[in-house]
Amino acid sequence: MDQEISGVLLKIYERLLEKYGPQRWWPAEERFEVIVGAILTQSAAWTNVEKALNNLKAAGKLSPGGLRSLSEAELAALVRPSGYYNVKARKLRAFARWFGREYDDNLDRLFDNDVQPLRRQLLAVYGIGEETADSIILYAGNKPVFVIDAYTRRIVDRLGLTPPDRSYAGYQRLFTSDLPPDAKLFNEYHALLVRHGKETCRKRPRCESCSLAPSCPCANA
DNA sequence: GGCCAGGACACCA
DNA sequence: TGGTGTCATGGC
Repeated sequence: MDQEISGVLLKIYERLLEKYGPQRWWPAEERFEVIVGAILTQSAAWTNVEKALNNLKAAGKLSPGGLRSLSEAELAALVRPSGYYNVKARKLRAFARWFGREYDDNLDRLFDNDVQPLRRQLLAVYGIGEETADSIILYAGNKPVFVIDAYTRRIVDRLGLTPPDRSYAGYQRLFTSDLPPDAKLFNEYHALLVRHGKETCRKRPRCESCSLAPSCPCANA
């Protein structure tokens, strides 16, 4: 992470890190818990996800076998606080079944895959889209893929860096082509973008720029 | 009381 | 291929 990079995105990262400090997303969690959290956090506030994770822990079901041992209705009741609980129960069961069938619940084997094959396999599992797949690969697998979420898109747009096709891959390329492929850097950077999005842009829906841009109206936010 | 969170999928034209 | 509807709790 200490390589010399001239890109504007690294400079933005440095400014964010200076402003907010390390966010430490999923710093010392179990990898399987990170995967479950990545699915539960889809369109949900993290505080609600924590409640759902705590329910699963308290029930002793926060494991692949534990998830498989529950009916969809039982699982839905445990993850209820995270919202969309019926769909999320189906997604968790789909992942747990696939993981048992294909990898015998072995996380080392799962993450022994290279990034692209791993990504393709995850995307084929029901309930895992691009952002969730990348979150799993980065935050549980510790591999350098850049996670693009709604905050990231919003901030990139406000910086005037929107990729022509506005695709997930387009936004992702923006970061990966300008930064060294460092999982720790990608981890912290994404978390910082979310933090910044929460602290500034969301409170200023009409702000067309961003405090990261020199001419931003919320520069002192 | 309304808005929105660390999205994905089904359906339709 | 792109746009829209659906899924839903909890904090502010």
